[in-house]
Amino acid sequence: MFAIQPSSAEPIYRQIVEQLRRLIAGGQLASGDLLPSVRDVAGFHAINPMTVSRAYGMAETEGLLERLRGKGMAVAVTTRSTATQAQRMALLEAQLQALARHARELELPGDAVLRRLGKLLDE
Amino acid sequence: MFAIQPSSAEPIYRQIVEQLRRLIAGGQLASGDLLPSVRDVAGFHAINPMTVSRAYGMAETEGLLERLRGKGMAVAVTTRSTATQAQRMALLEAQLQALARHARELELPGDAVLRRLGKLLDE
DNA sequence: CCATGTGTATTAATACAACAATACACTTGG
DNA sequence: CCAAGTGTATTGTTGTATTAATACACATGG
Repeated sequence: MFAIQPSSAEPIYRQIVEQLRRLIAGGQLASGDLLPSVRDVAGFHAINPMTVSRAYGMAETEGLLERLRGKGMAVAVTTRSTATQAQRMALLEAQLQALARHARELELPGDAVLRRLGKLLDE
Repeated sequence: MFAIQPSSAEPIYRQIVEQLRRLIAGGQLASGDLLPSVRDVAGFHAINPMTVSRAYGMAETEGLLERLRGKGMAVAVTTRSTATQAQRMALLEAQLQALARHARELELPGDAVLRRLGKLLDE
């Protein structure tokens, strides 16, 4: 049902869109899968339905979702289902670069950063 | 002279404040160091001087900088100059957690992520 | 058929970020 | 002393982003 933090600085609709991008690229959401309705998501997180709709709409424009009139939104049927690892890696690239830059500004040793991230990835 | 991207979604004044936090914690900016004037920074990046002033002002409120009347802003003289590695690491924690979550949503193998980050950290 | 479920167009409220143009208080250095 | 350099307070404007409230069009399924 999406991991949403309404308090975050990142806009809710963008949290949803980006999460959709990753879940679809990673295969956890497969072609044809039906998404929870805007009202369900909105009710669950106590946010406005239009905010969810906006996210769904942008994902549709992007080709991630398709609208099944009367039924809801479903993951679009793309040519290849799951993106290659390189393609998925590319979605993380900007974040990785920012992290590296910040670590350098903090003068942190690379190993320490890698160790910590390794631990977080294992959980 | 700060790494600023006026096009970024992140507000300019916050880019500056956060960069100051890291550069000071890491010791690249030491107690007493004089910062470039608001007019210089603004001129260089073609942004409004008041935007820089706002960032400096927030950094002062935070205790990072102190105002030397007539001279400019300088890195505040704190008890201990450079933060411990654990303290600096804490400034990266949230970003690391977000990265780990995204990697999991992308179903990316941990080693691949760690390898790529390692390479970026070496440059 | 029609109640119930979809998504969404429209409008509005609110907040925020950045810019612009001044004017001011202060210190330094010739 | 005073020109030139600091940062800043103030006021106003502009553009944009985000969320909300409401009403609507449409398809489904008993």
